[in-house]
Amino acid sequence: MPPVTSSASRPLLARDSTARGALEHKLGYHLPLTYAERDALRWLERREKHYRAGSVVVEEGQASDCLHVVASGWLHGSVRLPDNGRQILRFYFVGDLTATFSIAWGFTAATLTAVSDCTLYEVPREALGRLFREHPRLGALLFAVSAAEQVALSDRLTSVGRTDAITRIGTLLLQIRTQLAIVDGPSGSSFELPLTLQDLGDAIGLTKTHVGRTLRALEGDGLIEREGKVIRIVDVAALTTKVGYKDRESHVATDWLPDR
Amino acid sequence: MPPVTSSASRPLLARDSTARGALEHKLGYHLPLTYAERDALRWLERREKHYRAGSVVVEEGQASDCLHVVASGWLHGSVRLPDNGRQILRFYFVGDLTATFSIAWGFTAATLTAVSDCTLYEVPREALGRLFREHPRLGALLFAVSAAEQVALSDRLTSVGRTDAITRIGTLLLQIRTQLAIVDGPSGSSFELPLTLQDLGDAIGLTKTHVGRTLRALEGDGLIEREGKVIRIVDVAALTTKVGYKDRESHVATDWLPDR
DNA sequence: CGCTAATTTGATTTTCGTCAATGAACGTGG
DNA sequence: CCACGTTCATTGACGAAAATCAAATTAGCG
Repeated sequence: MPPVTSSASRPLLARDSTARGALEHKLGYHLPLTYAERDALRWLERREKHYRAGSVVVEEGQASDCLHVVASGWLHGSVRLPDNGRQILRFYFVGDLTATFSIAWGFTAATLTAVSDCTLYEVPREALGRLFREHPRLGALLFAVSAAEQVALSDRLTSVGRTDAITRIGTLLLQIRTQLAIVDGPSGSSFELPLTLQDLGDAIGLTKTHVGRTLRALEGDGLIEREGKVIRIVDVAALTTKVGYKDRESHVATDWLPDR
Repeated sequence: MPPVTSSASRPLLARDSTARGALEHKLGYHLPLTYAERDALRWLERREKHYRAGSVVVEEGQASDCLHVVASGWLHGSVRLPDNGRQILRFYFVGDLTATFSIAWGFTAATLTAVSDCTLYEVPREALGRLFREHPRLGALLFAVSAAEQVALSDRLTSVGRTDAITRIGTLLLQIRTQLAIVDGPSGSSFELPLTLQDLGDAIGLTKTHVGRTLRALEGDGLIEREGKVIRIVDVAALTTKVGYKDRESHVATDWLPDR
């Protein structure tokens, strides 16, 4: 029983390409992998699970003995505040390992929510431990990738802490576009954005009202167009310049990794 | 030869305890280490360097083939913005490894600045690679610690994105206090804070003017006292409650680590 | 077709930023 | 030891960005 209703209306996101070997693909992008390493990575992807758009995978504070590899679709991690506010911390795309918030302690530090319909592989934490032992080079690579993700988080912090609404929104849109393009191929400059104004605001530290206003301001300037949930960045270069968006190098350095 | 000028006026921070084995101590806190593991960690701490308060260790964008272990003192990592603004991303204390911003690429993604006089060990990146290979368990532990740090960064993002000035300042003060207490022992509730209003503002996304106002508001409420660079949190419990500060568990989970 | 959730809109308030001036603390060099 | 310059903290008046509040409209979904 497929989770996503079949046939007819093909969604904009190629989310049904349940890519076995998502981790392998992602890590292989940084480094040529040996057969043994590829096998080890595929070995992690055995417990497949499906989630519908909007559904919660794990809840903040919940005990959790496993993490997830994204096989298709995308998700976000968030935390709740005492005043019932919410901060969306980051988004996860195909090949990402949702280790950060569930590996440090016996419980999850953030809620993981499916943005689109998606497929995940459940990985027991012990399996990750074994990977570090059997394939130290992959362990080190995971460490490097994690460091890169931490830089991405820092970029978000910088955006939220030090820039105005237009810059924050513009930056976020460009980031999401970049990520989706990696998965779905360069889809022109329009993509489906199944996020509410509230979601966007929770990601960049604004109220939904103000996000709406800001989006319309961007529309007014002819920088973006919207139609339903589909968003089009009319002039990517112009928006990039306007908000000072810097795309980080996608490859991580691997020269320091140990021999396999 | 102590790096900090000798004699007389003993600084408030016990920064001259150049603790060889800082990494060993920090990781040993989470997990009983074998002799071999201890040796390997000490092996990393051979190139000792000293920096005066305020000096820059590495500059954002600079090519860098090494990272640092903090042996004594504290530092912060920051990035500059196009408009000449600055975001302080995180602080580093004794035992911390400044890997995040210099391991992912061939250059440093953030500027590392000494807040107090401090002693660092320079670690070549290759040495870290070797550590992952020779001691996979330590590699995995580093991964876990890095994940915990990422959660800390997320907490900061949440603070900046979703709370007001008083909460942000209060939270930051409590965090710094917690960290310093780990190093210097429970110093009552007062500590030296060698940060300018500008620094504080750059850390939590406020202007120095508003930081000043907010600090005085906290003083007015009798929650803190200030005298020069020394700050005292009069009623830790009250402040903790007021800003909803949640101290994260200091131990990371180690049950998933591979055998040594 | 009707219900709910999400978006749009406008009026108003608040928080925080900006600008500018003053003064204290500190270090340096004459 | 004092004059000087620099940096940082303080203060107040003002302005702007974003939050809040409250409808009204639209879109999505069963």
